[in-house]
Amino acid sequence: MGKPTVLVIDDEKDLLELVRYNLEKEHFEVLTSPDSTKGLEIAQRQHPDLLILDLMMPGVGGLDICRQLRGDNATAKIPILMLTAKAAEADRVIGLEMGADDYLTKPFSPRELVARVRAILRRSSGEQPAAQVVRRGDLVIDTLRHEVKFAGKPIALTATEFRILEFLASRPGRVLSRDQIIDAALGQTAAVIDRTIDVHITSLRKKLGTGGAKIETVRGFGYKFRDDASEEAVSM
Amino acid sequence: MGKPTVLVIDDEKDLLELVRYNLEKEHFEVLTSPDSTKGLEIAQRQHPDLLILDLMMPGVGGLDICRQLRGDNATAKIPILMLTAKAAEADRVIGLEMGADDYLTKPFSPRELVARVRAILRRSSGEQPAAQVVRRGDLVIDTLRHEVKFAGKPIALTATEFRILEFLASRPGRVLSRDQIIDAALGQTAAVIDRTIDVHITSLRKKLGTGGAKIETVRGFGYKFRDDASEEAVSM
DNA sequence: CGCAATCTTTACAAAATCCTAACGGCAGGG
DNA sequence: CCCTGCCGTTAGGATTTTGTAAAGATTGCG
Repeated sequence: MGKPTVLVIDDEKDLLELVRYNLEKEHFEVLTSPDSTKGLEIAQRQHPDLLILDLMMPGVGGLDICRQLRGDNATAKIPILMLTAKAAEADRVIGLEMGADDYLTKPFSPRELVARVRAILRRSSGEQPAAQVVRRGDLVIDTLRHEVKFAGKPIALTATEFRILEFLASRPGRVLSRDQIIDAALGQTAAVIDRTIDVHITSLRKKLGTGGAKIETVRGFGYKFRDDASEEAVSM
Repeated sequence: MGKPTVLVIDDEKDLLELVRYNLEKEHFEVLTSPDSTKGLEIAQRQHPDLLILDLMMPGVGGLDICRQLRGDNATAKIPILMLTAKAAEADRVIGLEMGADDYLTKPFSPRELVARVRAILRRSSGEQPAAQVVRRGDLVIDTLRHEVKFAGKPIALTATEFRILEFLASRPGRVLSRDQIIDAALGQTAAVIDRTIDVHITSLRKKLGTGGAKIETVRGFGYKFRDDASEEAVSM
């Protein structure tokens, strides 16, 4: 991942240069356009990581661009920092409701500009916190979100069911005794009959439907998650 | 809070008086110095709310003062309005780059001067127009302004409610335990029963009305902010 | 000092989940 | 093929967890 690209659209060339100077100094890749129509095209073609937009421009204004980009799935997620000369509350609100992610009223100090740009990029990029995901074929277990999907369909599991499935699925092919499962999924202090696990396994299989077959019984030992030859573990 | 103090440093005494006259008329407390070295000392000693600086002065120039003040933590945050006779772009850029918050080219109208001074003070005095905004569908959370809107309608939240909502909403889809919420919203030193969070969640849901449904409870784990978008189908 | 707002705790009811027990089926060894 | 022990499943009561109201504690402010 290289430098984040920022596209600035403003009809004031002075301001364009000011912004460019300050952002480049902070190692951002900067594109500029004094023309809103052309700027919009650039945004659609280049997919910058962030767009800095003047609210008030002759012809196509910032709000129009905002709307355009938000309407297109391909560009809907590009964060927008709106610049505005008017401090009037109405304008801010409109800008926000139109989909801007932040705003800055002119005049602003370069320090503030850079700080905002950083903040927005941090939010929009690092926001997906490297999900803890275990994938076994059609089965996806997301620990952080606490979601399980089988064949794309979300499966509602209870806390205990979830923990047991997670424990089994992250050790495919390995036989795990009921006691091991109890320790891992319920905590070592838990005092429960080992047959309790059977009950949870049953309801897991039922909820997983076809996918339930992935949980195999190893008579006399415990259970194991089927290791279909080569399913690669994707976990981070 | 009394009148804001403005320190003006410029070697042209006429200009000094002009500025003083106009600012005092608008109820600012005005200090002046025709000597940049002495001016710097005054700035360091008195901590004015705003500094108006001439870029070009014999001896120690505006940029030098700028640098000095910015280098010292005690004075680094004093906003600076730079005056310059040169309209040349380079100077403006440099002036801003050195940390000035705004600039004005001579000659300027008194009205403009006062307007700029007001603007800068408004910004730096905590009533910042700029904001950190988290948007999740109809819900808009403005961190700096401490405002929440749902479907355009402002929602009055208490401090704790606000922090909890902000914490959840900025990590959509992710399950957060009550302990995590306590750490983030109340501080790691806070010693409260985790059920306290439930109470705040309840009142948050109530205040958010329809939007309250965005806060989901994940039984056995905690809460999460619903992440409508982004679910990738995984199958192959 | 008293008020008002907020935060925390407590208490209780409702809901969801968990556990045990029990019954019946089935695998595998002889 | 029969027997025995293990497993799957179901069901109901026990337990845990959550929602919510209300009271006590704390804080901020005039």
